Amino acid sequence: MTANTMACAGAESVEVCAGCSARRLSVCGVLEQEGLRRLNDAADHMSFSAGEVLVREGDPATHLFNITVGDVRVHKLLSDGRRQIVGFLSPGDFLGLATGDQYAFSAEALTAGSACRFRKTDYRKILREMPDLEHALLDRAAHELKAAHDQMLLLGRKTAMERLASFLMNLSDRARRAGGEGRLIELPMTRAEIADYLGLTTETVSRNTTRLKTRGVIRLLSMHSLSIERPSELLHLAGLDAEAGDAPV
Amino acid sequence: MTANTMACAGAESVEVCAGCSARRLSVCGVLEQEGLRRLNDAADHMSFSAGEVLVREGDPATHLFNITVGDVRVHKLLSDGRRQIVGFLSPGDFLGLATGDQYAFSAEALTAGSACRFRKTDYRKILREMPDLEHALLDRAAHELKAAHDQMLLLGRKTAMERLASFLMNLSDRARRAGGEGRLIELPMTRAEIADYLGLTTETVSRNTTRLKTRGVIRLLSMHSLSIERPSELLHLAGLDAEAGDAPV
DNA sequence: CCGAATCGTTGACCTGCATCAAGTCCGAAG
DNA sequence: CTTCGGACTTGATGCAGGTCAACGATTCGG
Repeated sequence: MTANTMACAGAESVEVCAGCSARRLSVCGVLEQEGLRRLNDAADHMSFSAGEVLVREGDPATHLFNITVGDVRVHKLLSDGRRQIVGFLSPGDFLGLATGDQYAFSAEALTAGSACRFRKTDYRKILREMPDLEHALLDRAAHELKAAHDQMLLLGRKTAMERLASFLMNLSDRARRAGGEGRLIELPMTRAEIADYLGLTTETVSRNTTRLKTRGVIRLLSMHSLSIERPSELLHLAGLDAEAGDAPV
Repeated sequence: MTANTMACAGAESVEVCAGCSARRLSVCGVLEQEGLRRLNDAADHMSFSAGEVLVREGDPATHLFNITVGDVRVHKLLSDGRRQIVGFLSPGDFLGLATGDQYAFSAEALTAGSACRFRKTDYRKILREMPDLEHALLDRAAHELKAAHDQMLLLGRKTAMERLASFLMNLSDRARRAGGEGRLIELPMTRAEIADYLGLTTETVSRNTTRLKTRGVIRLLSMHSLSIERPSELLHLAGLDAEAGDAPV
Protein backbone atom coordinates (compact mmCIF):
# COMPACT_ATOMS: atom_id res chain seq x y z
CA MET A 1 0.00 0.00 0.00
CA THR A 2 2.93 2.30 0.60
CA ALA A 3 5.32 0.53 -1.74
CA ASN A 4 6.83 3.36 -3.75
CA THR A 5 7.49 5.62 -0.82
CA MET A 6 11.10 4.65 -0.82
CA ALA A 7 11.40 4.63 -4.57
CA CYS A 8 10.25 8.24 -4.57
CA ALA A 9 12.38 9.41 -1.69
CA GLY A 10 15.50 7.69 -2.93
CA ALA A 11 15.63 8.50 -6.62
CA GLU A 12 17.13 11.61 -8.17
CA SER A 13 16.16 14.50 -10.43
CA VAL A 14 13.15 14.13 -12.69
CA GLU A 15 13.25 10.39 -12.31
CA VAL A 16 11.33 10.84 -9.10
CA CYS A 17 8.53 12.62 -10.88
CA ALA A 18 8.71 10.36 -13.92
CA GLY A 19 7.93 7.37 -11.77
CA CYS A 20 5.38 9.12 -9.57
CA SER A 21 2.05 7.36 -9.70
CA ALA A 22 0.27 10.46 -8.47
CA ARG A 23 1.42 12.75 -11.26
CA ARG A 24 -1.51 11.88 -13.47
CA LEU A 25 -3.86 13.11 -10.71
CA SER A 26 -1.84 16.08 -9.57
CA VAL A 27 -1.26 19.68 -10.55
CA CYS A 28 2.23 18.76 -11.72
CA GLY A 29 0.58 16.62 -14.40
CA VAL A 30 0.49 19.69 -16.64
CA LEU A 31 4.26 20.16 -16.61
CA GLU A 32 6.88 19.21 -19.19
CA GLN A 33 10.37 17.84 -18.57
CA GLU A 34 11.84 21.25 -17.83
CA GLY A 35 9.10 22.29 -15.44
CA LEU A 36 9.15 18.98 -13.64
CA ARG A 37 12.89 19.30 -13.09
CA ARG A 38 12.46 22.78 -11.70
CA LEU A 39 9.68 21.65 -9.37
CA ASN A 40 11.54 18.55 -8.37
CA ASP A 41 14.56 20.61 -7.33
CA ALA A 42 12.42 22.58 -4.93
CA ALA A 43 10.65 19.52 -3.52
CA ASP A 44 11.49 17.73 -0.35
CA HIS A 45 10.36 14.16 -0.97
CA MET A 46 9.20 13.10 2.44
CA SER A 47 7.44 10.04 3.71
CA PHE A 48 5.15 9.71 6.69
CA SER A 49 3.67 6.96 8.82
CA ALA A 50 0.08 6.49 9.93
CA GLY A 51 -0.95 8.98 12.56
CA GLU A 52 1.88 11.38 11.79
CA VAL A 53 1.03 15.07 11.96
CA LEU A 54 1.89 16.99 8.80
CA VAL A 55 0.42 20.34 9.77
CA ARG A 56 -0.80 21.74 13.06
CA GLU A 57 -3.58 24.35 13.19
CA GLY A 58 -2.18 27.70 14.29
CA ASP A 59 1.44 26.98 13.35
CA PRO A 60 3.17 29.36 10.93
CA ALA A 61 2.28 28.21 7.43
CA THR A 62 5.72 27.53 6.00
CA HIS A 63 5.12 24.53 3.74
CA LEU A 64 2.83 23.20 1.06
CA PHE A 65 2.37 19.54 0.23
CA ASN A 66 1.48 17.41 -2.71
CA ILE A 67 0.31 13.98 -1.55
CA THR A 68 1.84 11.22 -3.65
CA VAL A 69 1.00 8.08 -1.67
CA GLY A 70 -1.41 7.41 1.18
CA ASP A 71 -4.37 9.19 2.75
CA VAL A 72 -4.50 12.30 4.90
CA ARG A 73 -7.14 13.84 7.11
CA VAL A 74 -7.59 17.63 7.36
CA HIS A 75 -9.51 19.00 10.32
CA LYS A 76 -10.35 21.98 12.50
CA LEU A 77 -11.01 22.02 16.24
CA LEU A 78 -13.07 24.06 18.66
CA SER A 79 -11.62 24.77 22.07
CA ASP A 80 -13.78 22.12 23.77
CA GLY A 81 -12.58 19.41 21.43
CA ARG A 82 -15.41 19.36 18.91
CA ARG A 83 -13.85 18.46 15.60
CA GLN A 84 -14.81 19.06 12.00
CA ILE A 85 -12.93 17.18 9.33
CA VAL A 86 -12.92 19.41 6.25
CA GLY A 87 -11.41 16.90 3.88
CA PHE A 88 -9.75 13.58 3.20
CA LEU A 89 -6.80 13.78 0.84
CA SER A 90 -5.51 11.02 -1.39
CA PRO A 91 -2.68 10.81 -3.94
CA GLY A 92 -2.61 13.80 -6.28
CA ASP A 93 -4.28 16.14 -3.80
CA PHE A 94 -2.73 19.42 -2.82
CA LEU A 95 -2.46 20.44 0.84
CA GLY A 96 -2.11 24.04 1.90
CA LEU A 97 -4.09 26.04 -0.63
CA ALA A 98 -6.38 27.61 1.93
CA THR A 99 -3.61 29.04 4.00
CA GLY A 100 -2.69 32.49 5.24
CA ASP A 101 0.18 33.18 7.61
CA GLN A 102 -0.90 30.43 9.96
CA TYR A 103 -2.39 27.09 9.09
CA ALA A 104 -6.13 27.22 9.72
CA PHE A 105 -6.33 23.43 9.95
CA SER A 106 -4.40 20.39 11.08
CA ALA A 107 -3.42 17.57 8.76
CA GLU A 108 -2.70 14.05 9.94
CA ALA A 109 -1.87 10.89 8.03
CA LEU A 110 -4.50 8.16 8.02
CA THR A 111 -2.11 5.67 6.49
CA ALA A 112 1.60 5.60 5.82
CA GLY A 113 2.48 7.45 2.64
CA SER A 114 4.59 10.13 1.06
CA ALA A 115 4.40 13.67 -0.22
CA CYS A 116 6.36 16.34 -2.02
CA ARG A 117 6.90 19.15 0.43
CA PHE A 118 7.70 22.71 -0.69
CA ARG A 119 8.69 25.83 1.16
CA LYS A 120 5.85 28.22 0.56
CA THR A 121 8.21 31.01 -0.48
CA ASP A 122 9.90 28.73 -3.02
CA TYR A 123 6.59 27.58 -4.39
CA ARG A 124 5.36 31.11 -4.81
CA LYS A 125 8.46 31.89 -6.84
CA ILE A 126 7.96 28.78 -8.98
CA LEU A 127 4.37 29.77 -9.67
CA ARG A 128 5.60 33.13 -10.95
CA GLU A 129 7.85 31.35 -13.40
CA MET A 130 5.39 28.71 -14.50
CA PRO A 131 1.98 30.08 -15.45
CA ASP A 132 0.80 26.63 -16.49
CA LEU A 133 1.28 25.40 -12.96
CA GLU A 134 -0.48 28.40 -11.51
CA HIS A 135 -3.34 27.82 -13.90
CA ALA A 136 -3.58 24.18 -12.86
CA LEU A 137 -3.57 25.23 -9.23
CA LEU A 138 -6.36 27.71 -9.81
CA ASP A 139 -8.37 24.95 -11.47
CA ARG A 140 -7.72 22.77 -8.48
CA ALA A 141 -8.78 25.53 -6.12
CA ALA A 142 -12.00 25.98 -8.08
CA HIS A 143 -12.73 22.26 -7.77
CA GLU A 144 -12.08 22.31 -4.06
CA LEU A 145 -14.30 25.31 -3.61
CA LYS A 146 -17.09 23.56 -5.46
CA ALA A 147 -16.61 20.48 -3.28
CA ALA A 148 -16.69 22.72 -0.21
CA HIS A 149 -20.02 24.17 -1.35
CA ASP A 150 -21.41 20.67 -1.79
CA GLN A 151 -20.24 19.83 1.70
CA MET A 152 -21.95 22.95 3.07
CA LEU A 153 -25.20 21.80 1.52
CA LEU A 154 -24.63 18.40 3.09
CA LEU A 155 -23.82 19.75 6.55
CA GLY A 156 -26.48 22.43 6.55
CA ARG A 157 -29.43 20.66 5.01
CA LYS A 158 -29.10 16.90 4.57
CA THR A 159 -30.32 14.15 6.92
CA ALA A 160 -27.95 11.64 8.47
CA MET A 161 -28.78 9.00 5.87
CA GLU A 162 -28.40 11.47 3.01
CA ARG A 163 -25.02 12.50 4.38
CA LEU A 164 -23.73 8.96 4.60
CA ALA A 165 -25.04 8.03 1.15
CA SER A 166 -23.50 11.19 -0.34
CA PHE A 167 -20.20 10.37 1.33
CA LEU A 168 -20.14 6.88 -0.15
CA MET A 169 -21.03 8.24 -3.59
CA ASN A 170 -18.13 10.69 -3.35
CA LEU A 171 -15.74 7.92 -2.41
CA SER A 172 -17.04 5.90 -5.32
CA ASP A 173 -16.39 8.81 -7.70
CA ARG A 174 -12.91 9.24 -6.33
CA ALA A 175 -12.16 5.54 -6.71
CA ARG A 176 -13.33 5.74 -10.31
CA ARG A 177 -11.13 8.74 -10.96
CA ALA A 178 -8.18 6.89 -9.47
CA GLY A 179 -8.74 4.10 -11.95
CA GLY A 180 -11.13 1.67 -10.27
CA GLU A 181 -14.66 0.98 -11.35
CA GLY A 182 -16.22 2.58 -8.32
CA ARG A 183 -18.01 -0.41 -6.92
CA LEU A 184 -15.40 -1.38 -4.34
CA ILE A 185 -14.67 1.29 -1.78
CA GLU A 186 -11.81 1.55 0.67
CA LEU A 187 -12.46 3.38 3.92
CA PRO A 188 -9.06 4.21 5.38
CA MET A 189 -10.71 6.28 8.10
CA THR A 190 -12.51 5.21 11.29
CA ARG A 191 -16.22 5.63 11.96
CA ALA A 192 -15.40 8.52 14.27
CA GLU A 193 -13.58 10.26 11.44
CA ILE A 194 -16.48 9.72 9.06
CA ALA A 195 -18.75 11.16 11.75
CA ASP A 196 -16.57 14.23 12.19
CA TYR A 197 -16.56 14.71 8.43
CA LEU A 198 -20.35 14.45 8.17
CA GLY A 199 -21.22 16.45 11.27
CA LEU A 200 -22.64 13.38 13.04
CA THR A 201 -21.66 10.98 15.83
CA THR A 202 -20.09 7.53 15.47
CA GLU A 203 -23.31 5.98 16.70
CA THR A 204 -25.38 7.64 13.99
CA VAL A 205 -22.87 6.65 11.30
CA SER A 206 -22.89 3.09 12.56
CA ARG A 207 -26.68 2.85 12.70
CA ASN A 208 -27.10 4.17 9.17
CA THR A 209 -24.35 1.94 7.83
CA THR A 210 -26.23 -0.99 9.31
CA ARG A 211 -29.44 0.20 7.68
CA LEU A 212 -27.73 0.37 4.28
CA LYS A 213 -26.33 -3.10 4.84
CA THR A 214 -29.69 -4.51 5.92
CA ARG A 215 -31.44 -3.02 2.91
CA GLY A 216 -28.84 -4.61 0.66
CA VAL A 217 -27.60 -1.29 -0.69
CA ILE A 218 -24.04 -1.97 0.40
CA ARG A 219 -22.11 -5.03 1.54
CA LEU A 220 -19.38 -4.79 4.15
CA LEU A 221 -16.32 -6.69 2.98
CA SER A 222 -14.23 -5.82 6.01
CA MET A 223 -14.18 -3.07 8.57
CA HIS A 224 -12.50 -0.78 6.07
CA SER A 225 -13.85 -1.78 2.71
CA LEU A 226 -17.27 -2.31 1.25
CA SER A 227 -18.98 -2.77 -2.07
CA ILE A 228 -21.92 -0.87 -3.44
CA GLU A 229 -24.58 -3.40 -4.41
CA ARG A 230 -27.22 -0.98 -5.62
CA PRO A 231 -25.63 2.24 -6.88
CA SER A 232 -28.90 3.76 -8.08
CA GLU A 233 -30.50 3.20 -4.70
CA LEU A 234 -27.52 4.85 -3.02
CA LEU A 235 -27.70 7.78 -5.42
CA HIS A 236 -31.34 8.16 -4.57
CA LEU A 237 -30.68 8.10 -0.82
CA ALA A 238 -27.98 10.73 -1.32
CA GLY A 239 -30.62 13.03 -2.74
CA LEU A 240 -28.41 13.41 -5.79
CA ASP A 241 -30.54 11.89 -8.51
CA ALA A 242 -32.80 14.91 -8.63
CA GLU A 243 -31.00 17.89 -7.23
CA ALA A 244 -32.54 21.10 -8.47
CA GLY A 245 -29.93 22.18 -10.95
CA ASP A 246 -28.93 18.72 -11.99
CA ALA A 247 -27.80 18.30 -15.55
CA PRO A 248 -26.78 15.11 -17.35
CA VAL A 249 -23.06 14.43 -17.54
CA MET B 1 -26.89 52.71 -1.65
CA THR B 2 -26.68 52.01 -5.37
CA ALA B 3 -25.57 55.47 -6.37
CA ASN B 4 -22.67 54.78 -8.70
CA THR B 5 -24.38 52.08 -10.71
CA MET B 6 -25.06 54.51 -13.48
CA ALA B 7 -21.72 56.21 -13.20
CA CYS B 8 -20.05 52.85 -13.79
CA ALA B 9 -22.30 51.71 -16.61
CA GLY B 10 -22.26 55.00 -18.41
CA ALA B 11 -18.58 55.99 -18.41
CA GLU B 12 -16.00 54.84 -20.92
CA SER B 13 -12.67 53.06 -21.04
CA VAL B 14 -10.52 52.99 -17.90
CA GLU B 15 -12.51 55.81 -16.40
CA VAL B 16 -15.05 53.23 -15.33
CA CYS B 17 -12.44 51.33 -13.36
CA ALA B 18 -10.72 54.49 -12.15
CA GLY B 19 -13.90 55.58 -10.43
CA CYS B 20 -14.92 52.14 -9.22
CA SER B 21 -15.35 52.10 -5.47
CA ALA B 22 -14.94 48.32 -5.38
CA ARG B 23 -11.52 48.23 -7.01
CA ARG B 24 -9.72 48.56 -3.71
CA LEU B 25 -11.47 45.38 -2.53
CA SER B 26 -11.32 43.44 -5.75
CA VAL B 27 -8.89 41.28 -7.69
CA CYS B 28 -8.51 44.06 -10.25
CA GLY B 29 -6.97 46.16 -7.50
CA VAL B 30 -3.58 44.66 -8.40
CA LEU B 31 -3.67 45.95 -11.99
CA GLU B 32 -1.98 48.97 -13.57
CA GLN B 33 -3.40 51.32 -16.19
CA GLU B 34 -2.65 48.99 -19.06
CA GLY B 35 -4.15 45.92 -17.40
CA LEU B 36 -7.22 47.79 -16.27
CA ARG B 37 -7.84 48.96 -19.80
CA ARG B 38 -7.53 45.42 -21.10
CA LEU B 39 -9.92 44.10 -18.47
CA ASN B 40 -12.32 46.95 -18.94
CA ASP B 41 -12.56 46.22 -22.66
CA ALA B 42 -13.68 42.70 -21.91
CA ALA B 43 -16.14 43.71 -19.22
CA ASP B 44 -19.83 44.15 -19.64
CA HIS B 45 -20.77 46.70 -17.00
CA MET B 46 -24.20 45.58 -15.97
CA SER B 47 -26.57 46.68 -13.26
CA PHE B 48 -29.22 44.66 -11.51
CA SER B 49 -32.22 45.24 -9.31
CA ALA B 50 -33.15 43.53 -6.06
CA GLY B 51 -34.31 39.98 -6.59
CA GLU B 52 -32.77 39.67 -10.03
CA VAL B 53 -31.22 36.30 -10.87
CA LEU B 54 -27.60 36.54 -12.02
CA VAL B 55 -26.86 32.84 -12.28
CA ARG B 56 -29.10 29.77 -12.25
CA GLU B 57 -27.86 26.43 -10.91
CA GLY B 58 -27.45 23.95 -13.74
CA ASP B 59 -27.21 26.52 -16.54
CA PRO B 60 -24.12 26.45 -18.77
CA ALA B 61 -21.43 28.47 -17.00
CA THR B 62 -20.72 31.14 -19.56
CA HIS B 63 -19.98 34.20 -17.45
CA LEU B 64 -18.00 35.38 -14.45
CA PHE B 65 -18.87 38.41 -12.34
CA ASN B 66 -17.13 40.95 -10.24
CA ILE B 67 -19.58 42.64 -7.89
CA THR B 68 -19.04 46.39 -7.77
CA VAL B 69 -22.15 47.64 -5.95
CA GLY B 70 -24.80 45.87 -3.90
CA ASP B 71 -25.19 42.49 -2.25
CA VAL B 72 -25.72 39.08 -3.75
CA ARG B 73 -26.81 35.72 -2.37
CA VAL B 74 -25.31 32.44 -3.63
CA HIS B 75 -27.20 29.23 -2.91
CA LYS B 76 -27.76 25.59 -3.76
CA LEU B 77 -31.03 23.66 -3.70
CA LEU B 78 -32.13 20.11 -3.09
CA SER B 79 -34.97 18.73 -5.17
CA ASP B 80 -37.49 19.11 -2.36
CA GLY B 81 -36.69 22.78 -1.92
CA ARG B 82 -34.29 22.64 0.99
CA ARG B 83 -31.85 25.48 0.44
CA GLN B 84 -28.30 26.12 1.53
CA ILE B 85 -26.89 29.58 1.05
CA VAL B 86 -23.16 29.15 0.52
CA GLY B 87 -22.26 32.80 0.58
CA PHE B 88 -23.24 36.44 0.61
CA LEU B 89 -21.25 38.60 -1.79
CA SER B 90 -20.60 42.30 -1.45
CA PRO B 91 -18.63 44.82 -3.54
CA GLY B 92 -15.23 43.50 -4.54
CA ASP B 93 -16.27 39.86 -4.40
CA PHE B 94 -15.83 37.54 -7.34
CA LEU B 95 -18.64 35.28 -8.51
CA GLY B 96 -18.02 32.16 -10.52
CA LEU B 97 -14.72 30.80 -9.26
CA ALA B 98 -16.13 27.44 -8.25
CA THR B 99 -17.57 26.63 -11.61
CA GLY B 100 -17.21 23.81 -14.07
CA ASP B 101 -19.23 23.52 -17.27
CA GLN B 102 -22.48 24.22 -15.46
CA TYR B 103 -23.05 26.57 -12.58
CA ALA B 104 -23.30 24.55 -9.38
CA PHE B 105 -25.17 27.34 -7.61
CA SER B 106 -27.66 30.11 -8.18
CA ALA B 107 -26.90 33.75 -7.53
CA GLU B 108 -29.57 36.33 -6.82
CA ALA B 109 -29.34 40.00 -5.95
CA LEU B 110 -30.35 40.99 -2.42
CA THR B 111 -30.27 44.67 -3.27
CA ALA B 112 -29.98 46.67 -6.46
CA GLY B 113 -26.38 46.96 -7.60
CA SER B 114 -23.94 46.46 -10.41
CA ALA B 115 -21.22 44.13 -11.57
CA CYS B 116 -18.57 43.66 -14.22
CA ARG B 117 -19.54 40.65 -16.26
CA PHE B 118 -17.04 38.69 -18.35
CA ARG B 119 -17.39 35.88 -20.83
CA LYS B 120 -15.57 32.98 -19.23
CA THR B 121 -13.60 32.28 -22.38
CA ASP B 122 -12.45 35.90 -22.58
CA TYR B 123 -11.50 35.94 -18.95
CA ARG B 124 -9.45 32.81 -19.30
CA LYS B 125 -7.53 34.42 -22.12
CA ILE B 126 -6.95 37.55 -20.05
CA LEU B 127 -5.65 35.47 -17.17
CA ARG B 128 -3.11 33.91 -19.52
CA GLU B 129 -1.85 37.35 -20.44
CA MET B 130 -1.87 38.83 -16.97
CA PRO B 131 -0.15 36.64 -14.39
CA ASP B 132 -0.67 39.28 -11.71
CA LEU B 133 -4.39 38.95 -12.09
CA GLU B 134 -4.24 35.19 -11.99
CA HIS B 135 -2.14 35.41 -8.88
CA ALA B 136 -4.65 37.71 -7.24
CA LEU B 137 -7.44 35.35 -8.20
CA LEU B 138 -5.60 32.41 -6.68
CA ASP B 139 -5.20 34.40 -3.48
CA ARG B 140 -8.88 35.13 -3.54
CA ALA B 141 -9.69 31.47 -4.09
CA ALA B 142 -7.49 30.53 -1.14
CA HIS B 143 -9.36 32.98 1.06
CA GLU B 144 -12.71 31.66 -0.06
CA LEU B 145 -11.61 28.12 0.58
CA LYS B 146 -10.53 29.06 4.07
CA ALA B 147 -13.88 30.75 4.66
CA ALA B 148 -15.62 27.64 3.35
CA HIS B 149 -13.72 25.51 5.86
CA ASP B 150 -14.77 27.83 8.65
CA GLN B 151 -18.35 27.51 7.50
CA MET B 152 -18.05 23.72 7.49
CA LEU B 153 -16.93 23.85 11.10
CA LEU B 154 -19.88 26.10 11.85
CA LEU B 155 -22.43 23.91 10.06
CA GLY B 156 -21.04 20.63 11.29
CA ARG B 157 -20.25 21.36 14.89
CA LYS B 158 -21.55 24.65 16.25
CA THR B 159 -24.78 25.24 18.18
CA ALA B 160 -27.46 27.63 16.92
CA MET B 161 -26.26 30.44 19.18
CA GLU B 162 -22.63 29.89 18.18
CA ARG B 163 -23.64 30.00 14.51
CA LEU B 164 -25.50 33.26 14.87
CA ALA B 165 -22.75 34.89 16.91
CA SER B 166 -20.11 33.73 14.40
CA PHE B 167 -22.21 35.12 11.57
CA LEU B 168 -22.45 38.52 13.22
CA MET B 169 -18.71 38.53 13.91
CA ASN B 170 -18.04 37.80 10.23
CA LEU B 171 -20.30 40.64 9.16
CA SER B 172 -18.49 42.89 11.59
CA ASP B 173 -15.14 41.90 10.10
CA ARG B 174 -16.43 42.52 6.61
CA ALA B 175 -17.78 45.93 7.58
CA ARG B 176 -14.39 46.79 9.04
CA ARG B 177 -12.64 45.68 5.86
CA ALA B 178 -15.01 47.81 3.82
CA GLY B 179 -13.98 50.82 5.87
CA GLY B 180 -16.37 50.94 8.81
CA GLU B 181 -15.45 50.41 12.41
CA GLY B 182 -17.32 47.15 12.70
CA ARG B 183 -19.78 48.12 15.38
CA LEU B 184 -22.70 48.92 13.11
CA ILE B 185 -23.87 46.06 10.96
CA GLU B 186 -26.17 46.07 7.95
CA LEU B 187 -28.23 42.96 7.29
CA PRO B 188 -29.41 43.20 3.69
CA MET B 189 -30.80 39.66 3.92
CA THR B 190 -33.98 38.34 5.55
CA ARG B 191 -34.11 36.06 8.59
CA ALA B 192 -34.96 33.18 6.29
CA GLU B 193 -31.79 33.82 4.31
CA ILE B 194 -29.70 33.99 7.46
CA ALA B 195 -31.28 30.70 8.49
CA ASP B 196 -30.48 29.06 5.17
CA TYR B 197 -26.90 30.29 5.46
CA LEU B 198 -26.50 28.93 9.00
CA GLY B 199 -28.31 25.63 8.50
CA LEU B 200 -31.15 26.65 10.83
CA THR B 201 -34.77 27.78 10.59
CA THR B 202 -36.11 31.33 10.71
CA GLU B 203 -37.66 30.61 14.09
CA THR B 204 -34.35 29.54 15.59
CA VAL B 205 -32.56 32.58 14.16
CA SER B 206 -35.27 34.84 15.53
CA ARG B 207 -35.24 33.28 18.99
CA ASN B 208 -31.47 33.57 19.30
CA THR B 209 -31.45 37.12 17.98
CA THR B 210 -33.94 37.96 20.72
CA ARG B 211 -31.72 36.29 23.30
CA LEU B 212 -28.73 38.38 22.17
CA LYS B 213 -30.87 41.51 22.33
CA THR B 214 -32.24 40.65 25.79
CA ARG B 215 -28.74 40.00 27.12
CA GLY B 216 -27.64 43.38 25.81
CA VAL B 217 -25.03 41.87 23.47
CA ILE B 218 -26.57 43.54 20.43
CA ARG B 219 -29.08 46.31 19.84
CA LEU B 220 -31.52 46.22 16.96
CA LEU B 221 -31.56 49.59 15.20
CA SER B 222 -34.03 48.52 12.55
CA MET B 223 -35.09 45.27 10.99
CA HIS B 224 -31.97 45.31 8.83
CA SER B 225 -29.31 46.93 10.92
CA LEU B 226 -27.97 46.44 14.41
CA SER B 227 -25.10 47.48 16.61
CA ILE B 228 -22.81 45.24 18.59
CA GLU B 229 -22.88 46.47 22.17
CA ARG B 230 -20.54 43.90 23.66
CA PRO B 231 -18.08 42.60 21.05
CA SER B 232 -16.11 40.48 23.49
CA GLU B 233 -19.27 38.76 24.67
CA LEU B 234 -20.24 38.06 21.07
CA LEU B 235 -16.78 36.72 20.33
CA HIS B 236 -17.11 34.43 23.30
CA LEU B 237 -20.52 33.17 22.20
CA ALA B 238 -19.12 32.51 18.73
CA GLY B 239 -16.63 30.12 20.29
CA LEU B 240 -13.91 32.12 18.57
CA ASP B 241 -11.99 33.53 21.50
CA ALA B 242 -10.39 30.22 22.25
CA GLU B 243 -10.41 28.04 19.18
CA ALA B 244 -7.82 25.33 19.40
CA GLY B 245 -5.27 26.61 16.96
CA ASP B 246 -5.90 30.23 17.69
CA ALA B 247 -3.00 32.59 17.32
CA PRO B 248 -2.86 36.30 18.10
CA VAL B 249 -3.36 38.62 15.17
C1' DC C 1 -0.77 -16.70 19.91
C1' DC C 2 -2.53 -13.87 23.52
C1' DG C 3 -4.32 -9.99 25.92
C1' DA C 4 -5.25 -5.09 26.20
C1' DA C 5 -6.72 -1.24 23.95
C1' DT C 6 -9.22 0.63 20.58
C1' DC C 7 -12.97 0.50 17.36
C1' DG C 8 -17.59 -0.62 16.23
C1' DT C 9 -22.42 -1.92 17.16
C1' DT C 10 -26.68 -1.81 19.50
C1' DG C 11 -30.12 -0.29 22.87
C1' DA C 12 -32.48 3.12 26.03
C1' DC C 13 -33.20 7.60 26.88
C1' DC C 14 -32.85 12.79 26.31
C1' DT C 15 -32.56 17.31 24.19
C1' DG C 16 -31.83 21.08 20.84
C1' DC C 17 -33.76 22.43 17.18
C1' DA C 18 -37.55 21.67 13.73
C1' DT C 19 -42.29 21.92 13.06
C1' DC C 20 -46.78 23.70 13.58
C1' DA C 21 -49.58 27.51 14.81
C1' DA C 22 -50.93 32.08 16.11
C1' DG C 23 -50.27 36.51 16.26
C1' DT C 24 -47.55 41.21 15.52
C1' DC C 25 -44.80 44.34 12.93
C1' DC C 26 -43.42 46.79 8.99
C1' DG C 27 -42.97 48.77 4.49
C1' DA C 28 -44.73 49.60 0.01
C1' DA C 29 -48.64 50.89 -2.94
C1' DG C 30 -52.53 53.45 -3.29
C1' DC D 1 -53.08 57.95 6.16
C1' DT D 2 -54.66 53.35 5.33
C1' DT D 3 -54.40 48.89 3.96
C1' DC D 4 -52.43 44.61 2.56
C1' DG D 5 -49.01 40.94 2.30
C1' DG D 6 -44.86 39.40 3.53
C1' DA D 7 -41.44 39.32 7.28
C1' DC D 8 -40.76 38.59 11.97
C1' DT D 9 -41.65 36.92 16.66
C1' DT D 10 -43.33 33.89 20.12
C1' DG D 11 -45.34 29.73 22.05
C1' DA D 12 -46.54 24.63 22.14
C1' DT D 13 -45.23 20.28 20.65
C1' DG D 14 -42.55 16.53 18.18
C1' DC D 15 -38.62 14.05 16.58
C1' DA D 16 -33.91 13.17 14.47
C1' DG D 17 -30.02 12.58 16.13
C1' DG D 18 -27.14 13.16 20.36
C1' DT D 19 -25.81 11.08 24.77
C1' DC D 20 -24.99 7.43 27.89
C1' DA D 21 -24.14 2.73 28.58
C1' DA D 22 -23.06 -1.99 27.66
C1' DC D 23 -21.12 -5.20 25.00
C1' DG D 24 -18.80 -7.59 20.65
C1' DA D 25 -15.01 -7.28 17.12
C1' DT D 26 -10.61 -6.14 15.54
C1' DT D 27 -5.95 -4.90 15.81
C1' DC D 28 -1.43 -4.93 17.36
C1' DG D 29 2.52 -5.26 20.38
C1' DG D 30 4.98 -8.54 22.64
